[in-house]
Amino acid sequence: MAPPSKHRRATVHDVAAAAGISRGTVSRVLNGGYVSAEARAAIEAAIAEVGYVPNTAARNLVMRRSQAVGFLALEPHSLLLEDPNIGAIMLGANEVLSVADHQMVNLVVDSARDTERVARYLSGGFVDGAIIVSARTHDPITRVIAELKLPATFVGHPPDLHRSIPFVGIDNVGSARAITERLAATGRRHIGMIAAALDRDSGADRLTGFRAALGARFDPRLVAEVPLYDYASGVKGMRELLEREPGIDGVFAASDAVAAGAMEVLRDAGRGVPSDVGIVGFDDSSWASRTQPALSTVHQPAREIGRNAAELVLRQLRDEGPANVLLPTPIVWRASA
Amino acid sequence: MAPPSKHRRATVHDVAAAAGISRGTVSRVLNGGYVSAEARAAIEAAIAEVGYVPNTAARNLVMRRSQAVGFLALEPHSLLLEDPNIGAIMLGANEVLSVADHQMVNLVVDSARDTERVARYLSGGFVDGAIIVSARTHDPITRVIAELKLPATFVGHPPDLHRSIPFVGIDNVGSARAITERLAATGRRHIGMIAAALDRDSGADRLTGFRAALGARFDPRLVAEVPLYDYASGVKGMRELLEREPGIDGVFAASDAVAAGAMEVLRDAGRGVPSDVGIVGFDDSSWASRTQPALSTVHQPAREIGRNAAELVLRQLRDEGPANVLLPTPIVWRASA
DNA sequence: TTGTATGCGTTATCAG
DNA sequence: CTGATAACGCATACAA
Repeated sequence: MAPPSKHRRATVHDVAAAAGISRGTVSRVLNGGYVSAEARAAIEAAIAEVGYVPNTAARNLVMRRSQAVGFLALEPHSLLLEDPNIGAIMLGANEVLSVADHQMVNLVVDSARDTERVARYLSGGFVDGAIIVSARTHDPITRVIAELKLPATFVGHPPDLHRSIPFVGIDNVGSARAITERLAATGRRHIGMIAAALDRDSGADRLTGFRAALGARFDPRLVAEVPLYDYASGVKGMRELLEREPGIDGVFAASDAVAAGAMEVLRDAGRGVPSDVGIVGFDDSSWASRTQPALSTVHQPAREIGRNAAELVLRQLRDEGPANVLLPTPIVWRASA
Repeated sequence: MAPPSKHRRATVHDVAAAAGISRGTVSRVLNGGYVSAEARAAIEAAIAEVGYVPNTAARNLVMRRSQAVGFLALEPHSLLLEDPNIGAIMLGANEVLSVADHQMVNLVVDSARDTERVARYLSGGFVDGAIIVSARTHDPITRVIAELKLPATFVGHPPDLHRSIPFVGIDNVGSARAITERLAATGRRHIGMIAAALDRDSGADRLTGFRAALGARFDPRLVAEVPLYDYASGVKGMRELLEREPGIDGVFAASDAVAAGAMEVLRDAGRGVPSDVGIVGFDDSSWASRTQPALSTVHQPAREIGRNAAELVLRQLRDEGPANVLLPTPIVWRASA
């Protein structure tokens, strides 16, 4: 009996041969099954001898499940790098998937080529389910997942097109409204907003909430639209606001990073925070405690969101009916307003 | 001919049946092969009809390659969330893997349970290779990879134990020495260092370079040791330094994030930067341009590192001999020193 | 308890 | 050009 050729990994077949026992029995000791002590001993020795390591991929083919779920963030990459939220969501999801003995595989989609390849990967049987953050309704990946009926969960706003896929998120409208009202209650007269990512539901919703809070006092001239939830956008937006209304004394930034950028501009302009202008953010990310003064903001329970998202795909894997979940977002009042 | 049962996905077999042609021919139209126009048309119609989507996992089993490579960062998670470098490395790696039509799968290892599961995943045939950032020599995952002879690349310092695995990195010693010398050249008398992550090669090497630059003027009292490359550590380290030597007028922070934390402390303490104390960092991350004044630092070509790491595993996949690569790290002199 | 045979969904080989 | 048939590495129902 010739040894396995140089670059071939040992298989069940090999250990069976080495132990002088059938493959079926080998499989039985690997998983749980009735097998005599002697047979078990012989096989375990053989396993060590030939250096056997099971091929999970082959096992999955017959088992028809991969014990893996994909995690993908459909964001511009700059944000993927900067946003601490998505990292926390990821970790939260991994936590629950891990105890359920599922492998979380993180897929980055950063180009059209990526999109196509990831779609293939998702439909190729490598994952049992998927968690998608920041889905856009017309995203090809979202479409593929829906068509495949792959168990999935959206985090963020529910894309209207795919009612069948549950989501976990927060009430962006309500939260934005609440913190804006809180800001207004400090007696500010000219409250503006740096509205980011209006092409995304979260961004649009936050603006909606802001507008609702101000009611008749809402002044469209006082909202600066910026593309991303990041620091640079905050700088840009605050400059714009200051130029349009030098008397501005309150601002709601669409994210903490945006707020941090805005505060930088205010400091350069010699405005005191919160003495001259009160500012509030959104996310309660690490940015919030890093600013000077510390930022008042909306707490976004990122880790919990991740956990719930994972839980939701596991439910579907167990054929339990999925249910959407909306997590609470307490206001964290610090010193910036 | 009964339709495939409710929750079974259509297979090659099904489309063959639907088209009234053999499976072999179906496979040929899927991949490239000689097949008549009529047969092709019939099969394509059948594919659409039954909603066939290829099972890549099954294909990989017979092909003996997964067209996927794992990417794992063995970092404390706080860092994974904060360090923009690793994100950039990831994106760089994905770039080259993507054009090579390989799927990059990001694995997070965040607990002992994760470690074991990821090791199984890696050895289970799900990936053809792996990129490991911040490997520690005694990490179980590193060991598994070495034993499996899985084509891999380390990014960072080469773990001495596994000479067979190539690495891509930068010259931490040289870079640290260079920027410290540059700082000293501005006439500073009492130069300290906030040394982070000394348990990692990069951290230890930066301290070595710092020491080398100062030579006889090196004063061990002026190095504050902190655990991580993050903002909070910078705060802690700078406080320590200020207490030990109020006359300190220069500091080399082990990373930009650390430098940012340190600058915060200096500002609170009423010290001018760079008038009273000059400060330099490491990484040239987004932190560097965000500080006030902008940070002088060592540019770390994160994206290039990622690209090279990917290239290195692809080389091994093609059976080309691997070669380590050390990337240049230009000094970027801004306003903080 | 153990061995045998069959199937998971593809690709590949080799006659027709 | 096309159709059987044999792998790929593993699990499992069934028979022994």
